[in-house]
Amino acid sequence: MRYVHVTMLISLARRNMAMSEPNHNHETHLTMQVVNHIRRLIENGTLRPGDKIPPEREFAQKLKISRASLRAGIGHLAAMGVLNVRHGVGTFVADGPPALGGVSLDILRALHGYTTAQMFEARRILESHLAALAAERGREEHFTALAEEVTEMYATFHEPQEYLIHDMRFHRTIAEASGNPILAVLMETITAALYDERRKTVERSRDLKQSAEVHRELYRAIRSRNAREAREVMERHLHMAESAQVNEQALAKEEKRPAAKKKSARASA
Amino acid sequence: MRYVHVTMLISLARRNMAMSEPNHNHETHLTMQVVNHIRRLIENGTLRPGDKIPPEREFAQKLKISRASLRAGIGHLAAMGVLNVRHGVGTFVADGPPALGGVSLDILRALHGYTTAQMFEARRILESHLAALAAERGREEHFTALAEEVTEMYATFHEPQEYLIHDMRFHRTIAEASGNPILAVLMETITAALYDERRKTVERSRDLKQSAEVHRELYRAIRSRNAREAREVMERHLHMAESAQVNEQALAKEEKRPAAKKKSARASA
DNA sequence: TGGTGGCAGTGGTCTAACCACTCCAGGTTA
DNA sequence: TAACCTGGAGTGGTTAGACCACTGCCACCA
Repeated sequence: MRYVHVTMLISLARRNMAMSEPNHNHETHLTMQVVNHIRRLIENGTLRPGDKIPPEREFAQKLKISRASLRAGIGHLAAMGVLNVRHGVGTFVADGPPALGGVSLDILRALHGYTTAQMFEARRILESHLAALAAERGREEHFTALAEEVTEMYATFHEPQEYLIHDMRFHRTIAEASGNPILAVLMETITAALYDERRKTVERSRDLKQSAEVHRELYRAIRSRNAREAREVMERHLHMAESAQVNEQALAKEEKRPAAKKKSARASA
Repeated sequence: MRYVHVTMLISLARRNMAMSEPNHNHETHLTMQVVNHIRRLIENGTLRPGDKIPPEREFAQKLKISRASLRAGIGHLAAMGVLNVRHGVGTFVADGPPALGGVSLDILRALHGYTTAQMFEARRILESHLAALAAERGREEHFTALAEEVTEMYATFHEPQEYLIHDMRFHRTIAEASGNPILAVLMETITAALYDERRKTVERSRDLKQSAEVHRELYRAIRSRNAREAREVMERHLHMAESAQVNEQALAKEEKRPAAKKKSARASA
């Protein structure tokens, strides 16, 4: 782990100046300046993944700002997944697997009314390409990992929660095998929300064995480097998955509301 | 604008308890609790896009936490684009056009070494589908907007910066016409980084008229609802765009380093 | 009528102190 | 010797209260 002495500091604009003209939009807020400052340090290589940034008190003093403002900036970057704050240890530049969203489509759906159908459509487009790319570019290690997950799926199709984990890993491995981490991240962003939803209803599923079969078929297409077939199977699989999830949700809804008319009372403080 | 009285507060866990067991990972930090609290309010409809959340002092008091902690949580949500903070006015639930990333691939590239080729590949996959969907689902108003942008492109192909704006708008309109806002957001995330890069080099481009031609072709394919052709033309267009950008960057690099060996000195404070 | 100055409301920043978590060195105990 | 405490140093998390800076609007004045 490199501990970086962030010496050459880009001077932050001063505040508290009595005769300053009105504050404008963009790069005024101190916290944004902190964000940009650290971003620059990362972009130009001064800070690299895994590096530890200086302790807050020290860093704040060097930047000639209060610790609170520094923390606001760090908070921003942490929210975006760029920094990784560990209480009692330090703050580090993210280095693990990337994560684009942070927003989790859950919220976006609440804000903009995204439908499950749209999410599945997006997923279908991304994953079918991912499967094709994986067939073209996948390496032996990927195939091995895929085979293992399929095996696990057969072994756990009577145990939905467990099954779901291997399902997820299978798809993630395909994404990795595609050789395009950007597409992989985009997929992850979408499926995270989808899986999260599915976890609540998967118990009711009765087609997990059939699902395992499809995954096996998918594996064989990829392994034999048949990109066209991989794409098609994936597309078919996801169409099935969509119907399955819709069914499960319908079941869940019925269960919760056993012929009653009221929509379930809302608790208040 | 609804001003919401956030009455029923989900009780936030207490801290500062002398006999508390060690702090664990997830939902401990006060700031995360604030994030989750507000997120819940949005997800269950208590807070809706455009709503104003209570003033910080008041809200903090209601939640029984310090203003600083509340601000940390708000900062997180603001970083993710969920909240919109306006100095001197208030804090609002985002309602404008969504924005997934926030991270801007720029950083991700610095952190994980994404290449421009990968970004173009991702873009190609997304946009070709977007074009096909637009051909299938686009409405008259979209076609009109597309036609206007093409016209503007012809009118400004001698003025690169201006041209680029219409180029961007053209593609954005296609995304809108596709009827899938999720795919649109994903595309926006990628192209934002790409355009940002291109803005620096587009001055050197000498093929803008040809580019306008392709866009016109694309428009005609979409307008005539020929999904297959739309996809193909888009794919071809983006392949061309990629080579063009690579060329421009090569030119730019040569220009900056006129046969000298040094890599340009770096200024220090 | 048309400014325009100022006030009220709200977010932004600062300070200084203290709390809570991690890690590890160094002593204690079995 | 080996396993176990213990406490301190380092670092992020939280609090409190004060003050600064921006926005919008209303009352006053020309």
